[in-house]
Amino acid sequence: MSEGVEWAIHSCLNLTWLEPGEAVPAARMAAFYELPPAYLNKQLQALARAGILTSTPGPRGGFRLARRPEDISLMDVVAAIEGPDEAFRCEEILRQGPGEHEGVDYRRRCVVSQAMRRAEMAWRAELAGQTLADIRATVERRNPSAPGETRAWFANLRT
Amino acid sequence: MSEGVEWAIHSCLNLTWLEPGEAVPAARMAAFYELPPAYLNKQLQALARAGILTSTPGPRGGFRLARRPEDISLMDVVAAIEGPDEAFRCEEILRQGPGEHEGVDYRRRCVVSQAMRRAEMAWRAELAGQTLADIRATVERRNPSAPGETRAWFANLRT
DNA sequence: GCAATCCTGGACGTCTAATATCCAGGATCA
DNA sequence: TGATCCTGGATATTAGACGTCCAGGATTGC
Repeated sequence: MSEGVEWAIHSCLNLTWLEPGEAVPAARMAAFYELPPAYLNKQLQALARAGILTSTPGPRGGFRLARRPEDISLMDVVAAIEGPDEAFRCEEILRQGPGEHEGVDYRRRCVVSQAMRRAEMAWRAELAGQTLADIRATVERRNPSAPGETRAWFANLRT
Repeated sequence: MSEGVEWAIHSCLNLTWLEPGEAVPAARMAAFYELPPAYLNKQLQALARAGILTSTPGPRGGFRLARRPEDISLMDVVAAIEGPDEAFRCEEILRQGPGEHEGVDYRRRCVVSQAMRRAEMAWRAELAGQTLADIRATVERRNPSAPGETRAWFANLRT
């Protein structure tokens, strides 16, 4: 899995603590974790295309969450960065084997494929069951000052 | 996920249908699906190092299963090929952020890390719950002639 | 013993995707 | 009008996947 997923989740989580309507430029998001600005920007654009973030150009512009943290699952974020493909992609090697049936879609019929898909679905269900709001709540329970500190940092009090 | 996983599972499944004590050379395994012999050999070696296959040199040598199909899970095979690392590897970007605590192992403590790990564990549990024997049984139920045909092919009746 | 078979492991080459940078263009705001 | 900031494409770099080759050693059969 690409490292952009880690960046994306943490970035979205930070946006969770902003005042409503407030936006943060990509460069400032990158400075928070000392990430390469241009490259993080690419990931944020992918999140925007996926409808997870909203972007606004110009001064006081930047990125913000497109919907409530309760309505953004980890699965949404992972899919936005990694794309729609499954981790295990069936190359249908059965097609090259003896006793193959012309025209069969082994991606669906092959028993091995199905077994791997079952595992993938369990993974996706677990990710889909956890939202940004859940993560945020856990963080705040452990460290109640996180929201204020994060908001303050983005509000320009340099650190 | 690397394509070697697909090769490895199908190859192990085929070994499931051999007479007890019978071994198949890597080249013959590769011929079955028209895979690159030298490269499949690498994957088979990995399976042998992981204790899933046993290898014997010399004429009449080759690879065979090291234990019963009931005792080989898909997780075993995937781990042998892909290695021990988790798909999501936490790079601990929190360490570069403001308010970081020296000496904290974010791989364990970071809430995002924990959420991703929970999904990974669901995936692994699903894979660990499916054995080669399960797969074999499903295949045989659908296609009762599979065992005989596979065994015959490897027994040298060319196709 | 000898030759054929076959695994072992490392060196090597190739190619794709992830990583990363840069810039021209357009939108927005003060 | 100038400063800010997103957009998207072109480009470069690098790590890992994919794949080949070969020298060495073990085993079998004659």
